Amino acid sequence: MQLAGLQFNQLRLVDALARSGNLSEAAAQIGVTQPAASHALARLRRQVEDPIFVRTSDGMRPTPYGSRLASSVREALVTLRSGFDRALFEPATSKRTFNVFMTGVGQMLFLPRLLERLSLDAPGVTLRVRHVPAKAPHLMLESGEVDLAIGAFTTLIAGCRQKRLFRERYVCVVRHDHPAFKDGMNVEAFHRVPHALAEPTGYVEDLLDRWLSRQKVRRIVKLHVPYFLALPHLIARSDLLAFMSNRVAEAYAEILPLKVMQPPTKLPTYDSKLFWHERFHRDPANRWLRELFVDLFSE
DNA sequence: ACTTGCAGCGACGCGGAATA
DNA sequence: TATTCCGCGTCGCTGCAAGT
Repeated sequence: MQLAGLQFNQLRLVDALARSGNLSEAAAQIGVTQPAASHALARLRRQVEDPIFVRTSDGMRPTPYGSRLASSVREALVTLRSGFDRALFEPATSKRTFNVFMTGVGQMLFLPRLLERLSLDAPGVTLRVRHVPAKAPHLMLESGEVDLAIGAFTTLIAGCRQKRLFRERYVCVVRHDHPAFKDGMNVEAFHRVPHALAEPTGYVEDLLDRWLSRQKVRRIVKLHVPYFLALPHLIARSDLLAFMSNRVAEAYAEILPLKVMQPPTKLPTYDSKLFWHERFHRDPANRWLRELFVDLFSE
């Protein structure tokens, strides 16, 4: 038997006819007219050289070959349907592990509320936060190794979809009792007080550096640290000044003795976004996680 | 020289209407 | 239910033009 000339509707017809024992009814079930069903049945009969179904006093009944064929076709259709059906994602029962790209700052901003929500809505779900690799992070999103990237990545991600969560701006942070800023920000002190900064990661920090040099804003940098997370603690125990995002600064100001001030010059803003690959745009699990981020963090 | 895109043409198969 | 006839869409082939 050659499968090459086989039409999908012929298989659906065999299945429908086996169930109903009536050609007109089978035709209606597969959405064709009775003559069309008859044509299809006749073609199939020629192809397999067997009547498949014969007219009896009890309706259209299968031959022994037709009976076996109908059984195989039914199994095949069930397999096909399961292949075409979109798998549903059930957060309440899922044991899935989600991999996400986040910076250290991102972890601080997003994880507390995210974990709280996960424990309520998806207690079986595991989260694995990954550092963003220097090379080709988009390939990991494309392959599905990582589900989402979340943060202020300006250069990250070719070929990915993205959604803005919120806009961030820079503020200046000093210790709460800094003598040079008793009455808030002043331009003279801003230029005189030494600054601390975290090494650029290749993302938004570069944006600030470029902007300051373009505006010819002079600052004295006395401390470079490799990771941002140490910076607020150092600022709280020194006379140094640092730039950081308003959200991060406000979060740290709740747990450290810090003063948050508007910078004396206009600075660029930047967006925190979600990134995901087109391949997983319609994936139910990926969509659920994206919607969760949007629900929790979108402005 | 080869590839690519497009149009024209004929063959073929599917499905609907009418009918046996 | 089966058959005949017919319209219509699809597919494969061919030739042509333009681009590489």
